[in-house]
Amino acid sequence: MGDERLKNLEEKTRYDPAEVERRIFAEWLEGGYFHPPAEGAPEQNFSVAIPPPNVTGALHMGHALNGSIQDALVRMNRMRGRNTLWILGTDHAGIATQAVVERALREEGSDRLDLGREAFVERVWRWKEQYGSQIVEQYKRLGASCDYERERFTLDEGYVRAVYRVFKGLFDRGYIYRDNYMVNWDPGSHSAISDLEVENREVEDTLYSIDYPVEDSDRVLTVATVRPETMLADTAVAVNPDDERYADLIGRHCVLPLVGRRLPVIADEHVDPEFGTGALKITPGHDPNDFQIGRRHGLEEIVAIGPDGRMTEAAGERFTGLTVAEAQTAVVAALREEGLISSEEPYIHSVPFSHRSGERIEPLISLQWFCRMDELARPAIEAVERDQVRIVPPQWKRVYLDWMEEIRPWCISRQLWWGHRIPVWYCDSCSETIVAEREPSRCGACGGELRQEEDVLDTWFSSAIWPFATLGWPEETPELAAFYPTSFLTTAREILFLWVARMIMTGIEFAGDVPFRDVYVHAVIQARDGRRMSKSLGTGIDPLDEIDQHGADALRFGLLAMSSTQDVRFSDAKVQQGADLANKLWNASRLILMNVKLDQNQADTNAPQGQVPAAVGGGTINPVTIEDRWIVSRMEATIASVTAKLEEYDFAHAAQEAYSFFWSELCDWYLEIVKPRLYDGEEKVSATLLWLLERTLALIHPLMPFVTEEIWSYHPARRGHLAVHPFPEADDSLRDAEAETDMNDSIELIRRLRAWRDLVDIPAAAVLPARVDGPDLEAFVGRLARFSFDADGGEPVASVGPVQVLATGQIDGAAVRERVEARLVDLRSEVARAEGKLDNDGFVANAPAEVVEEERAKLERYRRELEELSE
RNA sequence: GGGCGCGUAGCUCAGUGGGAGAGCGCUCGCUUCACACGCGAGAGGUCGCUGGUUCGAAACCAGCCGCGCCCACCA
Repeated sequence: MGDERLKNLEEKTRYDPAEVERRIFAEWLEGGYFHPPAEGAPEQNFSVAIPPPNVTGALHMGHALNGSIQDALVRMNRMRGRNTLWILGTDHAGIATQAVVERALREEGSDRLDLGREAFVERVWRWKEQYGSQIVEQYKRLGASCDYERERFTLDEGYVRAVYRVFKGLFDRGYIYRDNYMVNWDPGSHSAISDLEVENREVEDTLYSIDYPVEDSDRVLTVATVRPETMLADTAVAVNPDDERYADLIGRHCVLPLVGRRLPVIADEHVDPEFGTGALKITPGHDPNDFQIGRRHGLEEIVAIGPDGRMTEAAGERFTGLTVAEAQTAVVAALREEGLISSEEPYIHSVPFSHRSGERIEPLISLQWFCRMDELARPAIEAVERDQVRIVPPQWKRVYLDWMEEIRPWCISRQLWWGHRIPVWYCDSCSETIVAEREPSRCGACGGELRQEEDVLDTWFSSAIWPFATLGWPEETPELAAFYPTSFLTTAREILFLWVARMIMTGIEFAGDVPFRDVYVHAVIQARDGRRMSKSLGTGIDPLDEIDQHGADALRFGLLAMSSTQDVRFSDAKVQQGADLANKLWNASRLILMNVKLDQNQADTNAPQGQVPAAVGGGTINPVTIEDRWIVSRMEATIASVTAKLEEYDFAHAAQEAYSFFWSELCDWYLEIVKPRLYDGEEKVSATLLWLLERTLALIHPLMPFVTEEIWSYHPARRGHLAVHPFPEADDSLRDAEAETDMNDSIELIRRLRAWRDLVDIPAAAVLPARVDGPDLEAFVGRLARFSFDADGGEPVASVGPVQVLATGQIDGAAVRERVEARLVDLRSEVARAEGKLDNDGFVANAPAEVVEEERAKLERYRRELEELSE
């Protein structure tokens, strides 16, 4: 070790992540470790496609958790020597990005219509080059070992080709079609959106009851509505066919107030006779239910509300041009004047809102492109049923299947400019429609001019092909051959349908296989108070702030440790625990690295690259002392357990177990026990410590890559970066049950001795004379508990297990008696409990033999101690 | 309306048939030559409620109370 490095080690008593992280990350990039060759087969390789963040996005806590999970598995598999690719890129995010640029234009006093489509799109590209993809840099702060040389974008040239290929493929198979149909119109983004982008919220409205006079009669039909303005587009009144009250009216007509239109009274099962008066106004143009009823009965579809949210001419002269809200006020006023409103009541119901813009959805009939999903869904259902795609935790499998079985057509067109313009061309001369992957020059039928469809595709249409489009599909690239299907996907459950299900469908249909083997649905990290983390609520916690304050390793450890199958609140304590762990790793390593003494020949031996040296210099570990046998055994047990936890996506327990092995067993016990041997320059313990350090650093590296890499740079066995060092494999031959039992006994005794001292108020530094009754104890027992066991003479004043404490002036007799009394009370109650249990015939007869045996042994132990103390 | 999940120490969460756990916080004692972001010792819980199954229930079953999320076209 160079003098300067040694000096650094000696002087830095605190680990400083800020100083280390950027430097280490640059080293990894320079090493090219994250950029694998496109070689080998997907079964042997390991690959992950990152859920592409929006170009407009900034790293939020969901990304940070998702990234920590992926990086843990990616790093573990890379260390295992698998050819590992973590592909990243960004999503063009149609609505969100267009909105950002439109806002900028507004600030300049302009808008997209001023610019025109071409100039606007160019402007968005410029914005993207300048401000987009900052999130990619933020992933680097987290330490994410993505292949930054293979970054993709859903609108890059190759990707657009893939999207068009898929569109045409689906069109040719008859799945994609154009239809005049009711859609969710988002007045905020001036576009149709899909069912999945709609969220229902509880809203209090007024429920108006309106009397519709029956033609040639003095009767009225009273209908109820929360949207009286839609009456202007009513084309029928419906009643339940079995409703006797209205049986005679079916086939007759009402007269629509304010308008005068004749409305047929029709019978439809959908109407609930129990609700209100049992009569329902039908507005096929502006209500999804009424639309269905209208189509069943061949009703006229009147459009009284336009895409701009204003009343059309069809609403009648008095209302044309009013906004929906103004029209509602006007209609209610007019009806009141005519005395046709029979009641008004507050009414709480759920109303659809746009997930994108937050505005209330306006159901409208419009000409849109749809994709039929049922046939695509069938093999995707089977793949999950048969666990070709395994969803964990398993309850999400049912959720996925239920949704897929009820799947409905997907509205894929959006009235935006930013996105994949739909690859359809219309010929105005001969009304031919051409679907093509590349722009055709002229109409094939008549040679006329062609005009491309104005609409773009839903953003999720392009995301749906992410796992194979990013690998170069439809070209037969080496990447596709080496890395598809990918190994696993991790995601929040909110995009299970929006994204995951669609990837499975397109993967099977176009890439010939499922896109990933496992889907891990991770928890949602909530704000500290249990509310949803959101920018608008002001409840967001910025992962970059956390990294600045505590380091990326601390945040990663904290997020993994707080992750769970259920949603959890963000825990500052867990992040702090990670920061403390990083510091403890640094300091325990300092202790080892500054004090080890190595045989020069051993230290210089070249360990073979690509395999874990069983000890420094490639020798074997041959632990002899009880503490060495114990810690080595515990090390291997921990490696086996942590590895298994990571493989089954149980990150919280993996982190917890690695933490407690290192902190409690390695630091609190083993290091304290072997300090004298280490300071003495014993080579054997040096070798063992370096071996333990190497295995511990490698085991923790996938969770906390920076601090472990930094420490590794000081390790004498280092031949290259830890990021590509072999991941430890548990060696069962080093497990040692006897040593574990013996050490547990010693530890237990030390604890009891310390507790005894504390309770009888012995000064912390005092060494007490004692005698041991029975076989010799391990030497470290006396040292760690501060007892001297070789004392001659002196009267025993108390006994703790086999240790008889001898009288000295420091011991307060009264305190000892008090302590003994307290212990006697405990023991009597334990004995009573055990006796009660063993006296229960049912217990002895039915409980497993070893449980009964254990209980007998306990009773025996307690009775013996009780006797000793009572003497 | 249907589905999923949660209610365990002051806080955040583990535990899922055999004597209640972790981290943080709290109390007491330690400037012990890796670390005070540390070391040692403690206090603290009728495991939401009520019934049931069992020799034995925090865990399994039923009901109830409270909370959250997802799906669903009842005006």
